[in-house]
Amino acid sequence: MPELPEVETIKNDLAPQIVGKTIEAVTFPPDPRCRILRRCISQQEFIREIVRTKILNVRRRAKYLICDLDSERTLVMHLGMSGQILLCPSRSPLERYVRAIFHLSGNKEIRFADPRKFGEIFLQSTSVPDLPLDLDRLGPEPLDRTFTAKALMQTLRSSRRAVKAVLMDQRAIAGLGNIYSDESLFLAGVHPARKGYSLTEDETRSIHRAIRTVLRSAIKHRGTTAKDKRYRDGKGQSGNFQNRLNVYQRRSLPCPRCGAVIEIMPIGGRTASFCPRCQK
DNA sequence: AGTACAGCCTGCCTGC
DNA sequence: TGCAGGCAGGCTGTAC
Repeated sequence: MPELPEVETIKNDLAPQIVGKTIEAVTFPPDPRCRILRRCISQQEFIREIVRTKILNVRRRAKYLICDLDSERTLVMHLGMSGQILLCPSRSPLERYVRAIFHLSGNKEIRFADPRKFGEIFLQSTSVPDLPLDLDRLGPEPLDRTFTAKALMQTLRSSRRAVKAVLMDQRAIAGLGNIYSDESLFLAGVHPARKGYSLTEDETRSIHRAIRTVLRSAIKHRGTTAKDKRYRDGKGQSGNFQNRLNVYQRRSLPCPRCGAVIEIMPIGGRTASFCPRCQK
């Protein structure tokens, strides 16, 4: 499941290949239950808006991949649970689960493949964000200067929720999902079920530091290709961070630090993995 | 207002 | 071997 480090890796791989290219056409393989454009726009309308625009820049915000175009619209993609972005030569054999194809100048195609259909593509006004639940509602980027220990402390202190649920809330911090919230809390030595308001200043500082350490390391190792083997970087390769996971998907295995058995528990509708001895 | 949870979706794993 | 059922979890909308 692509979180911040995976989307960052895809962005870095993709940008040099597609910046400056023109979107010559967009096609959607037939699918009666296609939901990839679910924000009140038809495929025809989408195509009309985007065809013959040029990709000026590729960015990431939280888990969103954003293409700035030379028009009034910005192209935004979210990979959901199982989305992949494939850069392919034109007319090469189509992979399974391709939901949208952007035909670029220079005989290249961006293919958006997504078996589970949680992914989404939409256009946003470049000048005025037009939808209520959009990118402007996201919390700070955890690797930005604006994300300080003090800011995190304020967020956590005012919350009655489990700290893991807060870390996964995109309005609190942008870009963390199940993998990196688990790994950050392990590194910080904090139990995922602890209530936000119960955390000490030192614990909050540890969490802040751990988030940044874990994310930087995951980007350096090109993201996590977990057990479902679905994530691929912008070159079609697996990531490497799965070899460095301490707790995520390591239920019943020994903690790499103390040897205790890794446990799981449901938190915020997700499965939290943690070491019962290292995380207090 | 803040929090919790169902729903969307399909491949894969487990147990019978 | 085959099938049913549960699990995985991104985000949104709704209910409390």
